[in-house]
Amino acid sequence: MDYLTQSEENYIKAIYYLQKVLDKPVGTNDLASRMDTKASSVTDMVKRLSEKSLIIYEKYKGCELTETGEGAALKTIRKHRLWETFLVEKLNFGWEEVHEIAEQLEHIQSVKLTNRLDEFLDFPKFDPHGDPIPDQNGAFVLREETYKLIDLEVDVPAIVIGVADNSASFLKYLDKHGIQLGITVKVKDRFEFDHSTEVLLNGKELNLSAEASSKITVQVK
Amino acid sequence: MDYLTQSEENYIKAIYYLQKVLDKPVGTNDLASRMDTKASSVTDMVKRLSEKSLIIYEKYKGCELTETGEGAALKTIRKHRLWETFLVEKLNFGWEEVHEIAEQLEHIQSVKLTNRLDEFLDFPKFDPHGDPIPDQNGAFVLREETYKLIDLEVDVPAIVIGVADNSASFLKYLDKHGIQLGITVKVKDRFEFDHSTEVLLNGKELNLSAEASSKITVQVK
DNA sequence: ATACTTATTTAGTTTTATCTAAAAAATGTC
DNA sequence: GACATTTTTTAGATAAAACTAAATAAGTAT
Ligand SMILES: [Mn+2]
Ligand SMILES: [Mn+2]
Ligand SMILES: [Mn+2]
Ligand SMILES: [Mn+2]
Repeated sequence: MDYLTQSEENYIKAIYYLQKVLDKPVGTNDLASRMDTKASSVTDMVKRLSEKSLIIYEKYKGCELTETGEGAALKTIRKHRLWETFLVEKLNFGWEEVHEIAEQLEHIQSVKLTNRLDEFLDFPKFDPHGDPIPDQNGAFVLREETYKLIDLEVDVPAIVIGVADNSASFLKYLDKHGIQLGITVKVKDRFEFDHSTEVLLNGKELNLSAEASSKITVQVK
Repeated sequence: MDYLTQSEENYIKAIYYLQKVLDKPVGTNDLASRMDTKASSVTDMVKRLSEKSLIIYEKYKGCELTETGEGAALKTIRKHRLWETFLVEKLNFGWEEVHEIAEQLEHIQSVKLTNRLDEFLDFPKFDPHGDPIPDQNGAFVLREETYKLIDLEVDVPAIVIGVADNSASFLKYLDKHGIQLGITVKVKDRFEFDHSTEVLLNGKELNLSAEASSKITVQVK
């Protein structure tokens, strides 16, 4: 398998993501909107990726990753999340700053560098946003008993273990309200009319919009 | 000043290097051989760089960096050398392995990352090959009383402070013979017929070819 | 089944960065 | 100063990655 361009790596990552969100072959328009590009550009690229056996693509039917393609996706995701961890753990960046920078660092090729970085960070299992970091073989931890905060039962204590949105605006919003990975939350009440949730955290009550509570992942203790 | 492509950054670095080696405007062929590309490609690129006011270029007369261009070169060199230092100091790479990887890392854009890395490494003044690391403003240490080992007077003790060739083959050769930055060397004898040098280091005598001794920088104590 | 709408592909351009081959300018030699 | 050699530029092509506009296929509704 030869070298992938940055653009190819980005497409592969997007297909990997959409594949598990949509749970069916990834359409050209899905990819176009995810990649913030035009459908015609996507068609060009999927032909190339298919040529390289990274995806199975059939005209008008969308595409899905091959084994090779999935391996490539996991390699890039591994690098992305290791770099994010490095930036937060070693260089004291905030979790809202690192995604952008990691979008560039994830394309550095050296496998030895990736593995040394992994070791330097003590083989972290999760990145600063709670997402699992694949190991050298692409294996990663799958968590059990997880819910979105919006679905958590009332009065059941749970721990915040992840965020489903890595945008700086959302993460800064969480910072402002003292929500970070590892804290314990309990739903006190839920309001019918706007689907907002009253949660208890750090002894304080806080009202979270449906928008926010649907993007916070928790695990029941 | 807008964003530079990786290719543009690489050309600017090459021009910076050649400018001080040649000490006159950099010719198209000089650049072509340094960049391992064709003269016609260079002509295209220097037109673009000139358009962006990074260099002064006149047809048939070669080019030289503007203030802006020199600033860009120093920014890239700073990143390159900081990353090399990181790889050696923190990830235990050998000095012969890091140049290649840094060739990629030097193109990561975040200024904040560069400065945080600098801080994380404790503001190093030199990289693993003894080359000075420019600070945020492009300023760097200039050393005095330095010679190439091939020019060092007999029986004058000196310290190895740099290498003029970053190739893995040369650096591995130095490793093999116990030559590293910081060690003390003394020239015992010099042979007319092949210009080789007999040096004393770590109590042992060693014969170095003209090739090798011309690539080792030393400073008289 | 026909017609409308949406999704996708095709065709034709653009930009960057490269190449080869040929032309033109600069330089060196007698 | 004319001729030969070297250096550099121009012209024309190619490949990757984008775009716009137009054509075609698929899906949906009546
Ligand atoms: Mn990220
Ligand atoms: Mn992440
Ligand atoms: Mn280097
Ligand atoms: Mn170096």
